[in-house]
Amino acid sequence: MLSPFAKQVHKLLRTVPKGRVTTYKELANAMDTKAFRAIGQVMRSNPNAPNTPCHRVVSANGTLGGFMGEKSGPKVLKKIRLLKKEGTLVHGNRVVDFNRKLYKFQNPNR
DNA sequence: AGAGCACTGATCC
DNA sequence: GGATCAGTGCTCT
Repeated sequence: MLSPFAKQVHKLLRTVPKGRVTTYKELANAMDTKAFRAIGQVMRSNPNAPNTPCHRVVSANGTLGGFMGEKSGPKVLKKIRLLKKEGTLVHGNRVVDFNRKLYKFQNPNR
């Protein structure tokens, strides 16, 4: 069961074009909230994985943060590879040209 | 009801 | 410059 909050997160995430990334902060900002952690929690639960590219969400400093358990096994590497294919280059634990790939939501509040 | 979390910003050292 | 504290809202146990 997805809470409206989670649903909103997914929605915003889907609005992010491929080859682009976003940050928890932006998401929270777009939702007019400050619960970055809550978002992370929802992601960790991974409600609808294929529809919710959590890997497309990164920390504000451009690092992946701790996706699938911090160390991110080969699985995430694979995802990163896919991401790379899409246009999001991830170097090690960081997004290349993060500030350039960062997608900012259009929030009337800002 | 309580603890935890995939964060971030500010403060402390 | 790095480490720790505090704030925040939601999910899980």
